[in-house]
Amino acid sequence: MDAFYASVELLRYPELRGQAVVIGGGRNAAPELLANGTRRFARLRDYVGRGVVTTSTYEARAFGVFSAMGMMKAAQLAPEAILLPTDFDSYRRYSRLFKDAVHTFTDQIEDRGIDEIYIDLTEVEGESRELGERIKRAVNQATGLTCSIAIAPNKLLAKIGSELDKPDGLTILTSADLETRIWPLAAKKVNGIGPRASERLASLGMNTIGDVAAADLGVLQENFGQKYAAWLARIAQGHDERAVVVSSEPKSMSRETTFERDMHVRRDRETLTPALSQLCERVAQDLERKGYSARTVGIKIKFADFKIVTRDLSLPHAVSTAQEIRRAAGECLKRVDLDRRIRLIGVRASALERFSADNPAPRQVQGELPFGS
DNA sequence: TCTGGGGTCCTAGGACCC
DNA sequence: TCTGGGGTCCTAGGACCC
Repeated sequence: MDAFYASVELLRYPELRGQAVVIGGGRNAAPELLANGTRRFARLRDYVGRGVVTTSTYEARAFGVFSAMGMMKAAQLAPEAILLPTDFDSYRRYSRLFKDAVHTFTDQIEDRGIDEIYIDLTEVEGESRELGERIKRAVNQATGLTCSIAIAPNKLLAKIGSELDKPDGLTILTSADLETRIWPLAAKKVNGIGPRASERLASLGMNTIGDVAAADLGVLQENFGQKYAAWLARIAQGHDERAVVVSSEPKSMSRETTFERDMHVRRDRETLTPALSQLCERVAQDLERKGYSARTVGIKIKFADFKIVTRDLSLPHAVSTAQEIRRAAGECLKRVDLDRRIRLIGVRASALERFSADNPAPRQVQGELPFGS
């Protein structure tokens, strides 16, 4: 989906169409309804806090404002941009609508988050371009939003291709397009080559995907390890055999919060303790709602210097209540040196087990049975 | 007063078991 | 009397993605 959160907001506030709009404020960024029926929107320059930009309209991107940028920095680049708070309930609703629209073509769909999917069109009738146009039309009719689609021989090329014609794009790629359309692209355009790997590649003089394709395997192995090197070599040739994964079980559920100012362990106990308990409650609610319990509970602490530590505790039996999670989180916390100021705390449940009436968690055996009977 | 929140996967060492 | 070869689970950290 193109600039998904921002595009959903433009459906609600069409008067903002064509303007630089940034999504990412808290509640205080909500527009104010005036007596004459018009709205007064917050401006980016009025923002104060530690948030980041989640999405920006293409007009805002022209100012250099992109996702994950600190809002204070974004405000310097585009002080007059309109600021709106994130409204995940709305985005989830539109996400459901666009996914349902695609489901009318096939159920071979892999979820890649709120605004992105892979579709296996192998068994779907139709010529590629015409099929792509039909899917785009169905999504637009269901949501009023545009999306960008690439149809390609595998997920790697489809993902890269979907970026080539944004917004409202439709790209058809075949393996014959590798040299002309893929190799000239920056290596970091590949899903799986992030900031660290692309920096390392650049230090070896490899800036494009074509550079990686031409690289000596030995050089890659020395710098990235066997497995990642082998993967780099394959993807640079456009090879990718990953299947479209239609369903999967969650591996973990977590909640975390960044404080408005860095916290001191002793001085801010009145803030930290309830914050931790609240995170445990939210994790417990998430587990409950989705029907899971967890055998492992973990905490995460980000210090003022952005260093992160995690501590895990695996329990003899799965837990699901806020109290049980809180107790385990407390045990984890004892194993952390809290000598620095704290920016963020988080709580995570993992080693999940299904826990529902249809599929109850296995009953715990209390101690050994005599003679193994 | 740069730098959110919710995830997955990988690596690597150590404990422990057969 | 100085050291095997499997395997699984646990923990911690880090890269990466949306």
